[in-house]
Amino acid sequence: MRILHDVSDRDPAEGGGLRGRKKRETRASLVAAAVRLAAEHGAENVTVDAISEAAGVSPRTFFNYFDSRDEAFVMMGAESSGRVRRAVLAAPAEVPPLAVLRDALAAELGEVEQQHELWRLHSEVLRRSPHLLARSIGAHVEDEFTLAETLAERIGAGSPLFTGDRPPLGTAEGQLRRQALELYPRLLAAVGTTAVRVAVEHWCVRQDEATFEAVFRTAFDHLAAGLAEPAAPAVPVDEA
Amino acid sequence: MRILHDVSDRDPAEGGGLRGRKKRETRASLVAAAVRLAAEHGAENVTVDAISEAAGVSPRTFFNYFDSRDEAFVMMGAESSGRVRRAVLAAPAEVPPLAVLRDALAAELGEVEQQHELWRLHSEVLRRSPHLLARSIGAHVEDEFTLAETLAERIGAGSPLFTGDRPPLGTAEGQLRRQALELYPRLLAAVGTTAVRVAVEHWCVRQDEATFEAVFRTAFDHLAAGLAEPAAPAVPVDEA
DNA sequence: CGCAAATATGCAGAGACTGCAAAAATATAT
DNA sequence: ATATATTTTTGCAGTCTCTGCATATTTGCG
Repeated sequence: MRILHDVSDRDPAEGGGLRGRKKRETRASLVAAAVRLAAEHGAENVTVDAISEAAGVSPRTFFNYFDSRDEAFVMMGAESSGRVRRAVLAAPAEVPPLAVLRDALAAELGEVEQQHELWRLHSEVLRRSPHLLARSIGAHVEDEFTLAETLAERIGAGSPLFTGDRPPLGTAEGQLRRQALELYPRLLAAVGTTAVRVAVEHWCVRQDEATFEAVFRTAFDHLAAGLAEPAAPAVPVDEA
Repeated sequence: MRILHDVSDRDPAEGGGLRGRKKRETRASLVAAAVRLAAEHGAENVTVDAISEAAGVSPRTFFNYFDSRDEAFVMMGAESSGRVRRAVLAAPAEVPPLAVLRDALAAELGEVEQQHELWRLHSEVLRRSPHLLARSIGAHVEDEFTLAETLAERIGAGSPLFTGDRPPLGTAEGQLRRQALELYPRLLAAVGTTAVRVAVEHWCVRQDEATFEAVFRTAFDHLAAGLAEPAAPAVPVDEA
């Protein structure tokens, strides 16, 4: 039994065939049209009919790609998840997890600056509609879960938790250790994603005072310092 | 000029008068009705008409309290923000910020267990509708911002950044320090909120393996340890 | 009680969204 | 190339969400 009405139900969306390509093109086209129209007229004043017409498809087709109108304003960067995942898995084994995550996210944020123009409009749209900002943040929780799994995979490979000697999982310490093991990647992914969001928001308000790179690193330095009170500029997570 | 159609426009919602009380009662009544109906029939199958009737108001009135139907499923715990704020400001001056936040959140989570029954239904509803889960998470970003301001206020009181000698803000070091000062409370609030969310989600899945209190503390211990790889059970943030 | 402000309600209408069935496009086999 | 199966698009009808406006009801206060 298949779930109906979900265009991205399986492969063809990622396949190299004509179907997959057209599908990705249509989706991107709808997102771009939605963002551009919202930037110009305000998100509330953009109808599904308008978006569909601008993208060259029927209004009914719009709902084959998105469950709601707002989703079209929020579904940017859907491919980032995969790239970050690859970057995390490709990192050298000796780098600590937090640094791995930091660098993977930094690389992706660099990629994003290619689409500069559309992302600029996008942030403008979100800034003017708190409603959509909330929606956008919530939408990224899905990616966060995937990221947690990737981090768990990455950590599992070279972690002393798996390689060295350890107490059997049946014991009390084993239970504690196992709980921490499952909680840690989840927390790391969630906190990392959150740090990116805060850094972006912070930087958007004061673009003239510092580069995004600086804000981003400061945020992760805070994390590495255990979020201790910053009596002095936070210490970097590594010097390598 | 006032924004129309927003019932919580100002005071009366919090005032002790009859107006404020009835308003809070109606809102709570609508939320409770929405959650209960959603738990029974599934959130998608609950119409505004049904919620309104169960709460004893007209459908039109529903939209005087919520901007969208889904908001009624998500607007639980709206009063938590204020209580956490008070707890943060009331904490002894010598406790480090992360510990202050941790304890304030822990106290509030204890409070929540009073409404046990409704919260149980609520989490059930969110679990069965990822769409609403995303919405719920996004909705709490507003509170997160308030919390950041509270933390900044609290830190500003006893922080060496304000009490001791410091370089003038015009200098380069001053700029860096100021940026960190503004970023830190924001990051602390966001990360703390995130940690609570992850702890709750993690605990919901494995309620039998550990108490929520334990999961919660483990999460904050990870934060205090700079999210370092947990080779051994994470070290507590304080021993006091 | 009588007046002013806040709130609730009804109504009409635009727009969001869904199920269904037919048409068009694409893949696969002969 | 033609036929067939699968996927995607589209139109249509209908329900539900949400808003503006006018009106009635309730509450606060002198």
